[in-house]
Amino acid sequence: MLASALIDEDVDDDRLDLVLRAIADRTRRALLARLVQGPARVTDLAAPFDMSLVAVSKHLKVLERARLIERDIDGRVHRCSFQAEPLREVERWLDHYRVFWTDTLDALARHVEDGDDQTGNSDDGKEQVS
Amino acid sequence: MLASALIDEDVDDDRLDLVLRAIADRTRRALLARLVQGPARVTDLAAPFDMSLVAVSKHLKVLERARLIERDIDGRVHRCSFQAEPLREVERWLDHYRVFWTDTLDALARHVEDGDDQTGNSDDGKEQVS
DNA sequence: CCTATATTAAACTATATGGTTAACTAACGT
DNA sequence: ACGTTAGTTAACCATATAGTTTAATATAGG
Repeated sequence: MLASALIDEDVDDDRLDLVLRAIADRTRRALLARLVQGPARVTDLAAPFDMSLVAVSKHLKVLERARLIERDIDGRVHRCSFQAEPLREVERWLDHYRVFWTDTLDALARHVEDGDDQTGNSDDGKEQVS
Repeated sequence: MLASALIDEDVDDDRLDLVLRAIADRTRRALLARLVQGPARVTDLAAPFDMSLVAVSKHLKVLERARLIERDIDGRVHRCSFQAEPLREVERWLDHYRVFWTDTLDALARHVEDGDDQTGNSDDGKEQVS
């Protein structure tokens, strides 16, 4: 087991940049929404959109670089399938903030005191509760 | 109570674009990480970064437009505070995908069959399980 | 072999992004 | 009143993004 797995080395900014930028576009989010229902060919994925096939192809490449889709090439057909794994990185990032809307004020205060801290700037005495 | 609250009207793409693009930059994520520890002035927020105050000021404006921070102007000092609310929209979006890494395969199959469906393209018989 | 199909590659355009420096505005301390 | 501090605005630059149209590539099917 790697040290990084034990240390919870927070998040990988490079990956997070890739994934967040990938999902920060509504066309690509729509593509993912379609793909969770099952793999599809590029042409079929492009069909519902009011843009060229080439444009969609590029969006797919962005998703692919972020590893949000995988491509299975079969002859001339590229079959794309959804890969959820990179979203776990987003989830992990959100973990640091979820406490601000799920927990009680009490838990929040505990959280802030806990050195659950990404910056090393541990405590300057100004906790924020609201 | 509004209808939209009952219908789970999925997600607001405009807001999601704003928020996701805001957090898709590591500098802005670092700013948020700093701000969860408590409000801070623009100058202090900028200090740790190897870039001009102006650059940080612009990043803060992006975060502000996404409503991830609020600004309390007191004289010439702008005090910024973290606002978690917009991240709930991201959380809500992730809800559609979380099932792919948290649940059992069984639950996943149920999910796909459920018409928990963003596209209206309900079922073409090709479910994806891995 | 020929032609249609599936997809990417290339070249281009327009706009957005992330950064800079310089100038400006406003408020503070003395 | 004066200089300093806090912050934004303006103008600019380089690169990235999202789209286009026109080729190019490769496979499939008569």
